[in-house]
Amino acid sequence: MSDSAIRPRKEFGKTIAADITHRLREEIIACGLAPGEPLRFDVLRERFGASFTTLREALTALAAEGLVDAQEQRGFRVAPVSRQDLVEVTDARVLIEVELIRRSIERGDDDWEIAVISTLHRLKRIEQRDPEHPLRDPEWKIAHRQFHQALVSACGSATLLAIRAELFDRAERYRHLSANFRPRPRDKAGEHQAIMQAAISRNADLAVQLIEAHIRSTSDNVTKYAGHLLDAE
Amino acid sequence: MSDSAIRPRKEFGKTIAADITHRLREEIIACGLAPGEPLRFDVLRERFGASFTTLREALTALAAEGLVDAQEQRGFRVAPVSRQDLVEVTDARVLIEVELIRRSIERGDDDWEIAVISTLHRLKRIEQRDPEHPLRDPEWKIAHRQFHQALVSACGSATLLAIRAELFDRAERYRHLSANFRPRPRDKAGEHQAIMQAAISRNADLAVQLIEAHIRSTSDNVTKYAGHLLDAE
DNA sequence: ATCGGTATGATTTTCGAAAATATGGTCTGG
DNA sequence: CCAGACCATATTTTCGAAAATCATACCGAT
Repeated sequence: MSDSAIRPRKEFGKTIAADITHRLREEIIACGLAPGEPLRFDVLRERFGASFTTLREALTALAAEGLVDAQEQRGFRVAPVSRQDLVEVTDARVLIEVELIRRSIERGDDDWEIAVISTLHRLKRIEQRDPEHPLRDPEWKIAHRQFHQALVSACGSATLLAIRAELFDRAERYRHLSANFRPRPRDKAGEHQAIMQAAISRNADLAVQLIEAHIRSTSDNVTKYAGHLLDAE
Repeated sequence: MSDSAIRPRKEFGKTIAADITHRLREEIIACGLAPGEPLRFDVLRERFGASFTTLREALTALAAEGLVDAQEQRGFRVAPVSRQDLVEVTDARVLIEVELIRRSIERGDDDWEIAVISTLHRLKRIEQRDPEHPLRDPEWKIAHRQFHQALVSACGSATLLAIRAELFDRAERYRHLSANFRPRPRDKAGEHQAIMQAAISRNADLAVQLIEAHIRSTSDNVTKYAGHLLDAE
């Protein structure tokens, strides 16, 4: 029996449910499934090749993360977007990210510095390759996520890191929402570089200031270029 | 056909899964299910009268809340407790609760004041009735939760309130853990009264200071009287 | 005695059928 | 023409059997 004949069903987690959760999450973040769109089991069953109950488990998990909206007895839908929600996510991110940056700068060791520098380096490499549409490049998305993750990774609180990760995902969905309408990306490379330098040189106040501006300007860009999408809901 | 013959299966949510999620959550918080204890489906099936998949959905939701630990392919267990986790939960609570109190004091209207005053009044009534073992009284637990909820309810961020609620639950489990070893409750009534007065008089700095002390002293009490339970894990 | 493999029992995970519930349209009486 | 009851259909929710996976004990070879 050759292995190649067996189609691997679990690319990510060990269980199918965890795998589907991951794939659904990515698709919702990338707006492949539109905000507010009903998630019907027949459709999902065909698209993801899993049974009712397995899909249900995945949707329940994503509902707890705030990416899916569970309407009891009336199924699930992709979590809607709104100006209010964007403001809440942005404010919460600032509150938590600022705290975690401070703690990481306070506690970060050599490994932390290396992680910050190397993830930024990888990010810049990818940006040089295709500077026009970074959000459409899956590799850029991963590298961008990993750089910001590295910045706060030395904070010492798994609890706050988990909360931060959920908020990051919810914010990334808004970035995707506006990506198609944004004329050209602003100078993110420079911002990331400045944040890295402030962090490595242990200048906490500056790093905090740059991170807050980074988060808020991203949010402002969404309002500016995708504001019309936030009212329809 | 008489209604009395039908046993109501859904006391809380509309779906059985939501109901089981709620009951399991309460039981884990009250330490009726011990930290680290394996959650085997056979046992849960008998205890809660639901099928594998329904239980699985409930456990998945609680895993996302941090009350259950999902070990892929090896089932679920009640989330373990540890000094580290207690410190993380406490710090995260302080960070968020402080922010929400400030916002509520800033934004709270008449209804907010009424909610704060009336929930405190109810709490004190219940305390007078049985001042010895408040945590064993389900009514006190509910009233206590509602008072603290009322304090932050005017903050304007459903996102942060949801995060706060999860952290509150995780902290309450630690309180239950130490309840059996604590000699006598400290003067919580006085602390709550002072917090209420600071909030209603819009003294944000004082309210923040009192809330932080309240949260940290609760946590310290757990370490003091249930520290031995935190090392075993 | 130790290691590696393997059979066995226990447990979790997944599936699709069946039950429960919601939705939408039709009919009837006012 | 409208409101409300009723039926038919679409969809979700729940169930227990079946498949997959893990843990353990046993065995034989080195």
